[in-house]
Amino acid sequence: MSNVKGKGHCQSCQIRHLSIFAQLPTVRLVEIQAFQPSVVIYAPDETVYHQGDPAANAYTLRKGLVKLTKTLPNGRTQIVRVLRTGDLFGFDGFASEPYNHTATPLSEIEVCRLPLGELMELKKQNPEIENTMMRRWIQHLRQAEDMMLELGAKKASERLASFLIRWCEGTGGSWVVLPLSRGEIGELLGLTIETVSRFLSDWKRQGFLNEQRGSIQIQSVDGLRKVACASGNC
Amino acid sequence: MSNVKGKGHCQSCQIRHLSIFAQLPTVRLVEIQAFQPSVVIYAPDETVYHQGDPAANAYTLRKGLVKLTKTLPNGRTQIVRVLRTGDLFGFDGFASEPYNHTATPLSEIEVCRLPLGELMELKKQNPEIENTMMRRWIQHLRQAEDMMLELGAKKASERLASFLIRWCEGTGGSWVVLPLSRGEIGELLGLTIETVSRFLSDWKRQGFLNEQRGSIQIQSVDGLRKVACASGNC
DNA sequence: CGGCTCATTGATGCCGATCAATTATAGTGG
DNA sequence: CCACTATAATTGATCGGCATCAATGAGCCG
Repeated sequence: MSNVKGKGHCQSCQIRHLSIFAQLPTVRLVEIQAFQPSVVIYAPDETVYHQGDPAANAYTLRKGLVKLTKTLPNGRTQIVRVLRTGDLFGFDGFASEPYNHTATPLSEIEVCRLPLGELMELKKQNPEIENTMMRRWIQHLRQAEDMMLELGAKKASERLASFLIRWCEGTGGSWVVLPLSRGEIGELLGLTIETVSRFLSDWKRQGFLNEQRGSIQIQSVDGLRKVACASGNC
Repeated sequence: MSNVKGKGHCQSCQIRHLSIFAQLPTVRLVEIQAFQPSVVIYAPDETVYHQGDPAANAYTLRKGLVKLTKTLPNGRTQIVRVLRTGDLFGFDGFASEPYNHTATPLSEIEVCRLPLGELMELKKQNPEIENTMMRRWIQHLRQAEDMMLELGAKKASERLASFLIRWCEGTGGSWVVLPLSRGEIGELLGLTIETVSRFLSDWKRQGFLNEQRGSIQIQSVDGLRKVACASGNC
């Protein structure tokens, strides 16, 4: 089961600069003594919340990675987003809606549980928070639009290649952790395990990339980019 | 070219109850004399803005329908959203980003052009606006997630059927305008013209639906629903 | 070691894209 | 009003990409 580690201490929080409280002057934090979110640990076999649950809390990811998924009654699953440290999630309650997806850890994670009511109050009183959240929603929306383009207009190899490029962006050919199984990559890109596996094997053979226990390394961005843009796109 | 019809008069606006100013007390509107958005007309062969343009204005749709599209260099296009009366769009500027998609009328439209700076000021001073916008962003995000599930996890017939059901939702079998060409439906659902045409013809033959110059009528929601849930989903 | 899950690889089949031809539909100008 | 053109929709034939089915191999843990 999930495990409450203790109360959070925003003032000394290591990842505050990544959170929605980044822009908030530290002085203000001192004033907000009433706000003491819980830090909670989840194992990969648990879920933080389920699609359809009443959205009583929002969360900030402190450690690890989280996948947000939607599942059809027949079991087909789509990953709609992968979260990283500092990301806010589970905020459907702000629109008086239940959670629209399920949040599952990809490894052991640590989150900050923010009760909806308190967070709303805090947001109301601090325009910096308001502003940061707004910018993030817009960014999410933009990413969602990008993803729709991927899913609707690109073919398998293009989707996979541009996903890998995006995942390793800015790392200049060094090793990057990719804690997603073949199946999960498939669920993210609307492909089957086999298709993902085939292309990856292919590209490893061609020397475009390297893989070792959950980490990958792009050896030829150009090679991948050529695949991603096979039909003349980018 | 686009045609500025004149200055907007928020106080007497017919569609204000659908806009982001819905929750704003009318009294407050009187105070905001400085804010006088332009009402602009666009023809179907123009665009309101292009993907990549600096986002200087946001817009509220007053009349007609708008499609938001993203296009790959090779020409493949994805419709990421279809807008209706009252919808706010083109707000990327709030996150200091250029437009992420292109906005094109599906018919002659009338929009309210809201200069970013003024709108931001207005939002800052009126929590009701802030709140309404926030709720809408979250709703958009939810819809985007739903769409990703459609595109990633469903097959052609399922996507098309559930799209039609959604489009005609709550109209109880009466005629509904559908001002999208086969090609545009395809661009929305990640399908080709031919595939869309084939299924529609098929379903018309089976008596599931009826069509007449840009309007459709669902005669058997059950029939369609069975197609949409062919693999046991919903 | 044996049992588990995950990844790989091959063989086959089907869905939907592509190519191609015909038929509506709307708009234009004589 | 009708012929003429342009565009959209339909329908058929074919092809190929990806899913599906199936078997084997690799890593991991008790």
